[in-house]
Amino acid sequence: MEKQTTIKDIALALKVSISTVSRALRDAPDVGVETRKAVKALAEELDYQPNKLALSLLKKQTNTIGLIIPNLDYVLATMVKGIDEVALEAGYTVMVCQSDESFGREMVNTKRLLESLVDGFIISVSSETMVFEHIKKIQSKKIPLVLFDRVINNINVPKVRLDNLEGGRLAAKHLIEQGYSKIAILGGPENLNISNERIEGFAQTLKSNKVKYDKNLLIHCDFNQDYAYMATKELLLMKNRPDAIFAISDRLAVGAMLAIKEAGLNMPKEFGLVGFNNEPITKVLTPSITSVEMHAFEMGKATAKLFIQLLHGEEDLMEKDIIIKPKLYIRESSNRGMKVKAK
Amino acid sequence: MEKQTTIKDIALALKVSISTVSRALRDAPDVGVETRKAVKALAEELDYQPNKLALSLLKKQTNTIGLIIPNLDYVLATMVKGIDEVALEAGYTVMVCQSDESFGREMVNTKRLLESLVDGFIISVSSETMVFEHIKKIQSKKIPLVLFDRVINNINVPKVRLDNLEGGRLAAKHLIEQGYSKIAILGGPENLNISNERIEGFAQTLKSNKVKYDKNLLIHCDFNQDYAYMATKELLLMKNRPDAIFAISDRLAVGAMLAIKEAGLNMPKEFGLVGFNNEPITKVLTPSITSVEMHAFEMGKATAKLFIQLLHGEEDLMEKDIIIKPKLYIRESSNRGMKVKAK
DNA sequence: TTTCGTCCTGATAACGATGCCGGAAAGGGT
DNA sequence: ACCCTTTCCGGCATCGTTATCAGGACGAAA
Repeated sequence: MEKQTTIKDIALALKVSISTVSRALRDAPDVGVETRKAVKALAEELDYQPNKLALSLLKKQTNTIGLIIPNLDYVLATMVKGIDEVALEAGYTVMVCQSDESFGREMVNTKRLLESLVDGFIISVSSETMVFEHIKKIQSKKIPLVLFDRVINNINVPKVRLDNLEGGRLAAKHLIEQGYSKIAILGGPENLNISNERIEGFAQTLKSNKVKYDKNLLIHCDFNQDYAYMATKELLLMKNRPDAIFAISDRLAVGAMLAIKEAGLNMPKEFGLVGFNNEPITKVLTPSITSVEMHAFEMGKATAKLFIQLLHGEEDLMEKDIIIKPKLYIRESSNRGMKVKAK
Repeated sequence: MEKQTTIKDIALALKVSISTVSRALRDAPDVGVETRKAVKALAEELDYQPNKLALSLLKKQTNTIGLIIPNLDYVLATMVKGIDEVALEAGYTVMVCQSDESFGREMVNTKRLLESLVDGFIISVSSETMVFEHIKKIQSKKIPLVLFDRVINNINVPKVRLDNLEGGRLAAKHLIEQGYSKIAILGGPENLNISNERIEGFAQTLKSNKVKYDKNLLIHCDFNQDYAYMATKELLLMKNRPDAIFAISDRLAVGAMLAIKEAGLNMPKEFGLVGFNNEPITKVLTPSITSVEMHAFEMGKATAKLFIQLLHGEEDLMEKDIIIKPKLYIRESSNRGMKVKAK
């Protein structure tokens, strides 16, 4: 690692003071034209780069965002891309940390990023996260924080998230319209908000359409595809088996699909399936899987934008809660071409 | 953002000098037992965290790794996870930047990370990257650098990569053994090494088994699934159409599969298909797709380990070139159950 | 000639920490 | 009584930069 040229080197070479060089480079007003030209020329020649560490130390600002996410699956990777794009544009660098769905690692990540003196945090909590010491710590230090996707409710932090209730409703409405009446649900981890909201919305719509919501048909599978496969196999063995499944993630839907096909059931005729996330895989499977799009890229961008606003502190955004609307993409796995009325 | 407590605050409160506090906290020898206890107690109470910026400035070391990758698809996300794990363990934080397959953004990323004074770089180059100014710049500053996956040949930099030639050979050998004889290839971007090596290995094995290698059956599709779909459609319309396809990525294989199914051809009976990467999707499609595993997670870990060794500068690693062996997973798309001899 | 601005420049403190050097106090040996 | 060693601690420079203040030079206005 070679020594970077510093402002001091330039000063020495030109026999002017450090202050003058600093001013010249920053285009400050109080510098002679000749001096400025000379300084800039030499800076160019020596490939001078201002030392960000020194600046950060002085200004107490690192232009860095700490991003903590539970994993890097398709949806989150897409969101990260959105966040990255906006952050870069605004002059911030993102430090991505994966908690790997572990609360412990989320704590560790938070601690490390705090030590790294990031200017703020963007967090999507892990499925294990039930207590919020780390969040409170960030708040108590008055460090900007935005939660996204997997947010924490009842907490005074700006958020960006999907209207998961609505997502569940869309799925339910569609399945009802297609004439399915005994619908099982494959949920995520038991305590995960986004999963439970989707389920809740789904249940709401079942009820309001007088379709029975059977809690025995709700199975939590974490995000494990194999588990979803097994669970579906069991569901299909029931004496009075369901005729459709709503999976709160496409990965679970894929697991379900494998079991359904294995059982020799025809989709959508004998069995319906709806997933969530609208991952590319849903389009290429046979049958293609109906899924709820969550606009991950836009969500990422919205999150970063909100975060930047928060940093600039223009207005009070603590109550801000941006809610993205989901959209249903109907595909073969559930499209019987029917159109029963449903609300 | 609240003021962090500093060493100075503690010194002031305890009426000792800054140096003493520093020593006490670092467990340096020259400190009285009582003093040390008092300092540590107060530090604990005030939740003191050493300021990393100050340290970095002083030590000229940020404990940060700059990671530049072309995108965050399944394979790279998996590698990132491996890198992250090892880096964290070793006390380094990773700054991930996506070049988005753009040479321009790769340059920008490099510049920014250089300014951020990362301790070193881990890079997988974009498919557009044909000149290496940015790499040379890193080298000229004597900053540690490791290339992985998409490496640059003929350059004196430690590398970690897949034996892509062998990957191509495995695929070819398998297809030949299964009795396919007119095999088309769906390649990546035309100048991308990893793609061309896979193709090269494939062609080698065709030739050594006296199977015709027809250059007209090689089509470059970037990494675009739709393009692969279209290309396959055209291939299938040829008067003397191929009976199998080797795609250098699973995404391309998926595109091909859609076209093959659409044409009503039975796999593996009438048509064979082999992909690359062994992504989860290959297992759940119908038919499941034979694919070459590249051990992305292990590759990520190996990369980070090599990088750390390089940082610690134990030995001269400039010539180091770690080569990961691929493995073929045979699935329905190409498994006719035949066993012709092939070498 | 005096006085005042204007224009430019330099010196210095500060950001938070480390490391080196020097020195006070205490104790031991002669 | 003297010297030396050990133990503990404070002062200072340093990392690279900015910001604040002070002041020199020069010209113009009185």
